Amino acid sequence: MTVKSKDSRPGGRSARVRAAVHRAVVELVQEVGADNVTIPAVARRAGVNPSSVYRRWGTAPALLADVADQRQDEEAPELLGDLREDLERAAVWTLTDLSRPGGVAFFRAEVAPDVDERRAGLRACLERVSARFQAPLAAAAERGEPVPALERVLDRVVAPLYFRVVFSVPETDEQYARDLVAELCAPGRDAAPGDRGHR
Amino acid sequence: MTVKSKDSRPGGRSARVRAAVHRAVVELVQEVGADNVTIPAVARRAGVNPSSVYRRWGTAPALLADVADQRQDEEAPELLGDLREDLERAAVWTLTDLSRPGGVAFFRAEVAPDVDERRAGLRACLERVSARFQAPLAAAAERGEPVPALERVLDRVVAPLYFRVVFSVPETDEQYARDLVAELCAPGRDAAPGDRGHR
DNA sequence: TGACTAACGCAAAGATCACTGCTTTAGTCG
DNA sequence: CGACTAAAGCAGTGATCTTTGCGTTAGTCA
Repeated sequence: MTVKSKDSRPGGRSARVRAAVHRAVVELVQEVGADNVTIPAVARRAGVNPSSVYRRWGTAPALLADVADQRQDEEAPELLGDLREDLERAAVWTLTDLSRPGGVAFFRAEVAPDVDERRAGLRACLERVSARFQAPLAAAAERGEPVPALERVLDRVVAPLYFRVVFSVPETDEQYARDLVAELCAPGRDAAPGDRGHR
Repeated sequence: MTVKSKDSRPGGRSARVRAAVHRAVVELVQEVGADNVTIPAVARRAGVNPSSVYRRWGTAPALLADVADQRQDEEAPELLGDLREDLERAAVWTLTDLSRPGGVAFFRAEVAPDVDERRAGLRACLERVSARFQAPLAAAAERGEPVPALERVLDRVVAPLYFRVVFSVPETDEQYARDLVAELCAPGRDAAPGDRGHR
């Protein structure tokens, strides 16, 4: 059986509706913010009946989470074999992913759902991000190189990125993401992140 | 004119209503989550008419933000004169503040409001947190000691704390908060945060 | 003490959302 | 091609939420 996961009838209307709804969600999240995205609004924009959306996704948070899920499974990284370079790529990827319109909003949406699903959403979100960095780490470890613990990467690279994006700290760009990795890999040798003329 | 900021009639009913509403908000945020806090529910619990709440705060996010504001202005730190110790206290304070029931929820609430107020709420939130660390830094600088940049403290201490609390990473406790500061002040000398038998 | 008024309570009306039986559409498969 | 059925559309219902006009309460100040 060719597993396409969901949609027992992937070949037509069902898929079209899903696509239209997803597009509508992305647009609305950008326009009015994740908190103000309601199912009727999404349905209107998607040219779909609200009841269809209710039946498929149930609640707005669930819909948001679904879109967020699908959104991050699109791209696939490639390993170069150099730990620092690969980590930098993962960092830049994370930053890009977080910076695009609605990026933080989706992050927030996934963190939001009610207590029972919440832990699950959090785990999934954290593990997706972790996976990006764990791949390079595992590869380097296999090559016999000394590697920092994943927790350390999260603290020193991922956490600052999230924090700065959420708070809209200026000068949080790709160069900064690379600097974070650089300082993690070669502490004290390079300039500290942000030491490039921040007036 | 004795400026008491808000409330042109601070001496009675108005203040009581505000207190009752604030208490109700805190309780509800803990019980049902910040997203499910509605104005009618708050009003019911506070024994107040919904219209009063609507007239004073307008929307639920605005109410949440107001409560979050008032919540953090309660305590006042004290400086000991030792940079590292003072930073550790600030870190522990931040963690405690974030960990108490509804702490993250309030953080999220303040980040949420619609685009126009959002930047303001973010700035305020960031500046409040920054202030906790800037005081020790300024004091140490005045004493002629070398001090790290505030941005660096945010990246290395505050960001990981926020990140780990939001994602419910285990073993994120006071000891861990101190370790973050320790590693910032004396890089490489002490054990890296988390290196205390994390199996 | 008594007039003044900001803020609250009350109630009604309108809007939106969430849900559900039933009908219709459109892929799927023999 | 024709029967089958998963999914979408439609329409009606109940439950909140939100807003607004108006009367009432309770601090404030001369």
